[in-house]
Amino acid sequence: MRLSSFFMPTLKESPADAQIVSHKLMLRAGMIRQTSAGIYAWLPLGWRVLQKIEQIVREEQDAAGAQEILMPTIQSADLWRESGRYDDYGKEMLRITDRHDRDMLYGPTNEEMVTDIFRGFVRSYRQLPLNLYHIQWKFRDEIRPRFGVMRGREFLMKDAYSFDIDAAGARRSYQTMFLAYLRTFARMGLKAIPMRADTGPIGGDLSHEFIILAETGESGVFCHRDWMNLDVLADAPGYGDDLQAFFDKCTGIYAATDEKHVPGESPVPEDQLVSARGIEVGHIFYFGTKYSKPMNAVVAGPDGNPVLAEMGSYGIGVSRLAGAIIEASHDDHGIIWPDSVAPFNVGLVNLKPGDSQTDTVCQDLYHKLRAAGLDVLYDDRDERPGVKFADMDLIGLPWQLVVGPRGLKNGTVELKRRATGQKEEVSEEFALTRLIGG
RNA sequence: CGGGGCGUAGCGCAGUCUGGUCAGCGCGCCAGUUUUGGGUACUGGAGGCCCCCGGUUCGAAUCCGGGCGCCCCGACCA
Repeated sequence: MRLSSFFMPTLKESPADAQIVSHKLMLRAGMIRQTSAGIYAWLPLGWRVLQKIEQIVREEQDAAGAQEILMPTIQSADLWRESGRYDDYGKEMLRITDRHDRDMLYGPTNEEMVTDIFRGFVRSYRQLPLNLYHIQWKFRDEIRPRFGVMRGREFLMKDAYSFDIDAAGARRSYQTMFLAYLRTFARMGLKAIPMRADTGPIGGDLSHEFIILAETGESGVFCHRDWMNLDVLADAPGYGDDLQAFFDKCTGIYAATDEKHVPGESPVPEDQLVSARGIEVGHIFYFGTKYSKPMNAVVAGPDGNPVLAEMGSYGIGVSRLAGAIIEASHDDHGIIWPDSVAPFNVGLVNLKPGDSQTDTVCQDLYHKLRAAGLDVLYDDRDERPGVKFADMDLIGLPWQLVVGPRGLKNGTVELKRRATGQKEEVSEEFALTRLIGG
């Protein structure tokens, strides 16, 4: 993509509305545009990131055996009346009526709808276990939206729903998602700590929140200091393996949100307890027959008698992650994207567009990098070098490849790693090998 | 929803108390010159129902009334 024609409205100054760093940087980098309180349009750069995040989530869900579907954003109130949640959910739920005066709502979650789909088609325990997920926009009419996309009213969420024949099966499904979540966040360069959590309006008796530690986190969290340097995935089993031991190990190390943490009563000695703030990026629940019972989602069991489906649901805040990743990875100059979610792999900077030599070299690099499958943002704008460097640092692409007359005189280009700031004067060939090789 | 604040050019702001001389500044944008490896300098230019409606007044960005929007702090949530 040529930057001269790429829609990326960067800002030198932060809009006054933004308070936290990720919100400021997303606005300054031209990733998003607020359209109402807590509602955002995603501009090309932001949309690319969102799709990268989404794809990682998708791949890991698929690998864990879940199947992707797509349910509507607008739901009928009738389904929610069946489960009893229409009255329970309160003002957070955006209620609307259609032209026939039918009660509808913009879905804040999809337990009822997926349960309806399930009961419409699944007849036998032999069709279980089943895990269906979708990645869809949700709306929760937060009292006070804030922190940009981290706490919006409209947000993109991956929500999966598992169906099992019995509690043992449901716990396996839960553990599988538990592992999938750890893998998913790790792939985004995040260390997410699973913490015992409240189940909230979703209900149920087993629940974990996946928390990223960050100063700007919304909730207070507590965990054993062992979590700090622990890589739980180091010896993690595969999705098909028995996960009980792994699950026990992970949940055996203390970690709890302030809702569950009782000061003075935690099993961790004071001097080994870390108190911090965290961002919730995922939340999983096992809630048994909370929905299958009122909605009569039953299948025939081995003995031919009807059995209520044992269910769980599993959410990941996809749009929130875009902000959370920035909170976890930035410096004074801007964003530092982990390679896996970066909107482009490489920023190619032509310091002197119009100069036949730099133009030629840039063209050559651009085509070769793209031919190798890399996403390249080519800054071919007629701008001052300083502007280009500043923009490149701001938008945080993992690699910057800088081509200017000074270097070319010596046959070199500059390769800069955004995360470390390390710069190397290297040959074109070396740069290509380095970038394409990984 | 309680408490606080804000709304003037794309962004950041001054002007509002003390009505007129008030449509301003910086950045950005456009044109030109200049500069050419970390937001270059100069010149010229475009761009504003001063959030909206009503009122007071000879006269309102400014005073009064009523709306709307947005932000912050608190109680709730992916």
